[in-house]
Amino acid sequence: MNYWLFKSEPSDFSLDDLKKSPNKTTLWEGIRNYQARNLLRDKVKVGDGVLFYHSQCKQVGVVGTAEVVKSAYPDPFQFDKESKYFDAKSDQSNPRWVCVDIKYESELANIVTLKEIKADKKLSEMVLVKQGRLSIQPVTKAEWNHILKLAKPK
DNA sequence: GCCAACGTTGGC
DNA sequence: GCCAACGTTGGC
Repeated sequence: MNYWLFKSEPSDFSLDDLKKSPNKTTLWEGIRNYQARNLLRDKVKVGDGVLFYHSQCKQVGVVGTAEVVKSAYPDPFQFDKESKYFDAKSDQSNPRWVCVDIKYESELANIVTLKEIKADKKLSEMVLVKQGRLSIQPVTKAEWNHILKLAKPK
């Protein structure tokens, strides 16, 4: 079992939106970055843990957790001309982009902000700190545990 | 295969 | 809205 951090802009799709989704589950679509795609396709498996991260908002940080409930399958939006995720270069028989399904698990008692993460020595090796822009990131078990500890009520 | 130009992400 | 960091594109 592996751990991940998934980024989302709350104005686009927040943890709350996930909670309100049918069966508290959604497809994680619209990944259009090869590094993130490769992780989704090859490494993200059913049962893996996901840190749900809010970017580009007032309170940037980890806000909750989710669980992977379906591993990689072709992202349907790449073939949808109406979608902003449409990709004319993707071939039906050999789709370029994949998505997974994730299910809401928990909301953290305290948001673990990017500021806190950057200030914490135990989290200094996180991809989030070293390579800010990647939207799907691996997280170690130690990092996962530490973040959940920071999120507990004080 | 190099690299300049351009586009996107995301914190602030 | 700015801008740094990084990714992608396309001419050569």
